[in-house]
Amino acid sequence: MPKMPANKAPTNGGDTDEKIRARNIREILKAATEIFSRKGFDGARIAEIAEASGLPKANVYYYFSSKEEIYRAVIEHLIEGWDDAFAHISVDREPQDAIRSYVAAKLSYTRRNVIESRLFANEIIRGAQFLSRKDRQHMRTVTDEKVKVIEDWIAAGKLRPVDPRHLFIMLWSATQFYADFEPLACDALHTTKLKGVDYSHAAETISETVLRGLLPAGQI
Amino acid sequence: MPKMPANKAPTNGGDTDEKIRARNIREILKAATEIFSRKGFDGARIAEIAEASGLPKANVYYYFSSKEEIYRAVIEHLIEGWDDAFAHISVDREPQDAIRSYVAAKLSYTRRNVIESRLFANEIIRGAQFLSRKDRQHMRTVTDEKVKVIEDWIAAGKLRPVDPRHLFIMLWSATQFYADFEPLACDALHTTKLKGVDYSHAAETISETVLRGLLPAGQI
DNA sequence: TCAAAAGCTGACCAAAGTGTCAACTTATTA
DNA sequence: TAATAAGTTGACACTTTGGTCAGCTTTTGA
Repeated sequence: MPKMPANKAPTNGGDTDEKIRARNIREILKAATEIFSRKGFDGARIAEIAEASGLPKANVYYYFSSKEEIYRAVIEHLIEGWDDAFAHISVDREPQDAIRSYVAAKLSYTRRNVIESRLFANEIIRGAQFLSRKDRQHMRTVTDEKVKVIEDWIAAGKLRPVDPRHLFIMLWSATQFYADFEPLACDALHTTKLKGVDYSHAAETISETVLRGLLPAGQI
Repeated sequence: MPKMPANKAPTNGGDTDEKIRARNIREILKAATEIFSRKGFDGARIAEIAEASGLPKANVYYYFSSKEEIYRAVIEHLIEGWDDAFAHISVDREPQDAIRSYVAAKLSYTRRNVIESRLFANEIIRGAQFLSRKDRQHMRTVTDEKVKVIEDWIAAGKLRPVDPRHLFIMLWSATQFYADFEPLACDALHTTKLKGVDYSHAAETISETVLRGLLPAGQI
């Protein structure tokens, strides 16, 4: 019963061996992400995931032994984008540029990954039960690191005093909002679908408002 | 088959008639809110709602004809708090006080109604399918009204130019965050449970940052 | 007091969903 | 090319769950 061997291709160096397995798993996870995001863990039906990935249900069970295993695998991918936007927050940059870049990057990521973003939000709302201890630790570490950067900026007089953690929550929640709460955002903005312009305005409003509040007087 | 008559007590003026019905319905909705909030629409089991409300399942079905009907009834209550915090935003107040009060009120409401807040978020993420047209229209109207207030303030020179709609999104998302994404917020704030202090700091950070960015130079 | 209305409930279904399996086909390797 | 491993799948077993119902008890009103 050769299920999910962790090793790569057995003997030859090619990818013919792994090709089928890799492609099917990829296809299953892609479909699963979409469906979990739309319906949540309980709402998602394996039959639907199977259909969406073009495989019969029994074949899905050939690669994953349970619904939970699929969900875990999907969730694991979600943290990957966490660091990217945060990378813009670094001591050697001017806070002004850094925060603008951060907001822009986060919004852009959010926009390009609406499905994942929503699934992530869903998972957190449900209590983050399937987020591994390691992943949560990682997020905490990265946040702590960036909190230090803000504190340094404040100490250097480049930023007015502010609680860095609540500041991050402000930025994170505002950028996250547009993807997760799209229907509400659309209602508020009098549109039927969020467009590039909306995201631009969002980025501008968020970074300008926050920056004008944080930079020493007359710096913007 | 006397199910859910809309009329009140039949003949006598007392409340003995309605007491049983009213109490049971209240108990069912209370339990349902809790469970829908934790598990989502699909994840919630009627048997569990029944147990949590201390009634046998069949009795729940005596009052509600389907799971969807219970969900709808629960969702209906959710909009009620929408206006309350917004009421603080009125032209005849100084923007400074108004926005501070708004943020404080919203956070306080959020804190006191974590379950409902989370359920509301869940519903929106899922596409707001069960939010009635009327409710959405109502939210839009209220928002529009408050957008006008902000615009008036800007025109009067009491506020720097800002897109009022994105501003509201900023405020709304930031305040909402603490309840909906509690696990994440806890991680970020290095605590295991959000306390009153955390909400105070949140309120202060949000309103001060935003206000310093929005008020004309030197007004704060 | 008594009939009708309201409320209650155990037992039961039909539908849907997760997960299994034995038999089959395709790919790999020596 | 033959034996073995990997991949495929229809059919099925088993469980859960939304929802029903017939008959019961309690409340109400005259």
